[in-house]
Amino acid sequence: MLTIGKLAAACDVGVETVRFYQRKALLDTPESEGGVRHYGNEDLRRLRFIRKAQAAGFSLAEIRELIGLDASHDHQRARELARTRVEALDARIQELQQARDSLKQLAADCEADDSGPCPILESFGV
Amino acid sequence: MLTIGKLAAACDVGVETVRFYQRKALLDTPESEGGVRHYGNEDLRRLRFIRKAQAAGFSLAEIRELIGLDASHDHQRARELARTRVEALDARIQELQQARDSLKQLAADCEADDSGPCPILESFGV
DNA sequence: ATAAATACCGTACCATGGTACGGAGTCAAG
DNA sequence: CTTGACTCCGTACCATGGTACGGTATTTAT
Repeated sequence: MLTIGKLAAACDVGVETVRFYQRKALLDTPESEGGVRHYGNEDLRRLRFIRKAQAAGFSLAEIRELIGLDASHDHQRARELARTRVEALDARIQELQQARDSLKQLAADCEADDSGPCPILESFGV
Repeated sequence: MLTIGKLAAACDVGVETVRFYQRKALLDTPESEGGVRHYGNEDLRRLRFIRKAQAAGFSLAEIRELIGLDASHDHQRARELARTRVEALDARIQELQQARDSLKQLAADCEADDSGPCPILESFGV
């Protein structure tokens, strides 16, 4: 059994973050035992789940839904969410890749010729 | 000469967004001519610059600096900002790529075997 | 000349994901 | 049995990038 501080430390988050997740209904708020709440393995598991799903790019709202799925064993819907997320990630990666490539090219152009207008600034329409 | 509405429309942003950029000192606020402000090509250019730089992943704070560079012709610093941004983009792309790949794999695993626990949910938990 | 669109301006509000504060209560070690 | 660390709780605040509201003034079209 853990106090909120131990729970938070175990997942490398702040105590305030745990409380924030509780307010967002991502974590349960156990009954207080003599003024102090105690957390168990389920809470630890849940908190780790949140952090990992977050790392996979899910928003807290999506994570809340995944948690519901965890209870309902709805594979279908989980796959749907996963696929949607993969598509969103693909799109975002494309965007970033393009931005990255053109920026890199611009920096190289700028490096190559220090006279005249700056290609980086120029490219943005200056 | 454009009114704020025409300027905004020309760059496909809202009027409120233009005002927001003015408050953030990304755009000038021209003198009012009889109660209405008028915008010229410089403003148009500047607003386009902001949108393009934003698409390249720069934050508004960074864009403000880029605008300053435009005035000072500081290629050196522009390259520095560009390189920093490329690195940040690279790192972010890596993260997203990993999240994307593992998520895609999980969705495939889940699809392949509909019995037992959901691999997607499992991977985030336990 | 009048009505509908715009513009102006200050201010408030939105989502997202937290972080901080302050006072009161509780727990553990010396 | 006190002191210091930790907890509880409500509330406020932070950054980022906008969006909306409402009253007044001005411009534009009919």
